[in-house]
Amino acid sequence: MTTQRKTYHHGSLRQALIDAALAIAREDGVDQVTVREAGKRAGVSSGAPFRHFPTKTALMTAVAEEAMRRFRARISVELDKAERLDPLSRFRALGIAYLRWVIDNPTHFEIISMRRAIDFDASETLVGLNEEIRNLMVRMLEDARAAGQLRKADIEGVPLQARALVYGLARMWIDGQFAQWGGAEKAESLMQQSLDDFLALLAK
Amino acid sequence: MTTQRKTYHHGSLRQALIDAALAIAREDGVDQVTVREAGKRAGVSSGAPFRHFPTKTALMTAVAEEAMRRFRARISVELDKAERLDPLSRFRALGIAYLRWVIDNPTHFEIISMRRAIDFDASETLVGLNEEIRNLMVRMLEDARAAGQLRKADIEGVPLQARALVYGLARMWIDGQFAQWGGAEKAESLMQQSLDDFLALLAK
DNA sequence: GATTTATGTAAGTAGTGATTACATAATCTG
DNA sequence: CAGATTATGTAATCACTACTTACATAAATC
Repeated sequence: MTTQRKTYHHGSLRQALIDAALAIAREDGVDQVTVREAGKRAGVSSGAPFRHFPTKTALMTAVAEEAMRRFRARISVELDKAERLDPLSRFRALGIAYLRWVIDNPTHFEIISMRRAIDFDASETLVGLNEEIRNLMVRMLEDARAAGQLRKADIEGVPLQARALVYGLARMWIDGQFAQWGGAEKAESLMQQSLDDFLALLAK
Repeated sequence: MTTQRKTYHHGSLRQALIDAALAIAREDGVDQVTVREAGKRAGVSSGAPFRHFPTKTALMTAVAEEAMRRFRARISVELDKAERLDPLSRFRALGIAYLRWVIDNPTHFEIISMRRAIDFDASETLVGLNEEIRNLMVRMLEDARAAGQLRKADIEGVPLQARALVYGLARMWIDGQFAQWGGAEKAESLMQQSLDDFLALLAK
C-alpha cells in the first residue's frame, strides 16, 4: 500500500485509514491492526490519524461501520435474487447470505461483533443496519407463517432461536471451531445443512 | 489482593498468577488482564511471571484451563442432579447448566473461547474437556432417540445444530446483544425459553 | 556445609495508544 | 488577490505493555 503523496495534505486520509485497517485485519488479523500501521499504509505519520479519529476505538468503529455496510449490501443483493421465492426460502437465502459473508470476511465480521472494542451503541449506522437485518429475519418468518408454511402458529421465540443459530454458526467459524472439519467449503456445507435442518423442523 | 510475602520465594506463584488473572478478568474485563498487573496482585515484580509463563499467551492458556475445569465441574454437578430424569430432560439440564455458567462467568467463558489469544489446540486439558462436553451432548441426544423421545429418527445434524444454538446464545450474551432486554435474569429466561422451544421442535 | 538449581529483582528494549508544539497547505475574507 | 484563518499534517514525547537480560537470593541436593 503506502500510497505516495505529492501534496502535504492527503486529501482523503479518513477513508484511506479505514481501508488500510480493513486490509490489515484481512491480511494479518484483527489484533494486528494498529493506528500506526494504518497510518503507514496511508503514507502518513503516526500522529496524523488522530486528527481524524480521537481514539483507536473511534477508528475501529468507523471500520465496523464500513464492514457493516458491505455486509448489509451483500444481503440485499442475495435477497433480491430470491425475490420470487416463497417466504421460508427467502428466509433461508438470508441465512445463507449471512453465513457466506462471514466465511468470506471472517475478520470483518469479527470487528462488527467486537462490541467492547468499538462504540457499537453510539453508532447510528451500526445500530440501524443491525436492526434492519434483524427486522428482515423477523418479517420473513412472519410471512412464512402467514403463508401457512410453518408447523406451529406460535412463532414467539423463533426469531431469537434463528438468530442464535446463525450467530452461533458464524462465531464457531470465527473462533476456529470448524477447523478440524476442513476448510471453508466444508464449513459452508455444514452450516447450510444445519440451517436446512432447522427449517425442516419449523416447516409443515 | 497484593498478597504479602515473608519469604523471598512466593511458594505458589504460578497458581497465584492464574487466580489473579481470573480476578482481573472478572472485575475489569478480559483485556484489562496484563502480566504486570497479575504479578502485582501476587506481590511480585513485573518480570517474575515470566519464570512461570514464557509468554502472555501461555498464562492466558493456563487461565483458560482453570476456567474450563470449573466450567466442566459445574456441568457435572448439574448433570448429577438430573441423573434420574429422561434423556431429553438431561440434555436440557446440560444446556441450562452451560448457559447459566456463562451468565455467571462471562469473562471466563470469553477466555475459553478466545482461541486466537490462547494455545487452545496445544492444550490437552482444553481440547479434552471441550471434547467431553461435546460428547455428553451427543450421547444424550442419542439416548433420547433410543428412548423414542424424538420426532425424527435421523439425528445426523442435530448435535451441531444444538451446539450452535447454545454457543450462539452464550456469545450473544458475551457480546452484549442481550443488553437491551434487561439484566442477567431476563437473559437467562430468554435463553431457557429458546432452548425449550428447540427441544419442543425436536420432541415427539 | 558447599554447590547447584529454581525463582525472584532491577533495569532496559521495542512497540503501542495518545498528546503536544509546531509546520504547512487549503480556504475564507476583505 | 493578499493576508488571515483554519484544517491537516509532522516530530518529539509520554505512559504503558510484553518481553529480555544480568544479577541476587533462597531451596534442594550432594
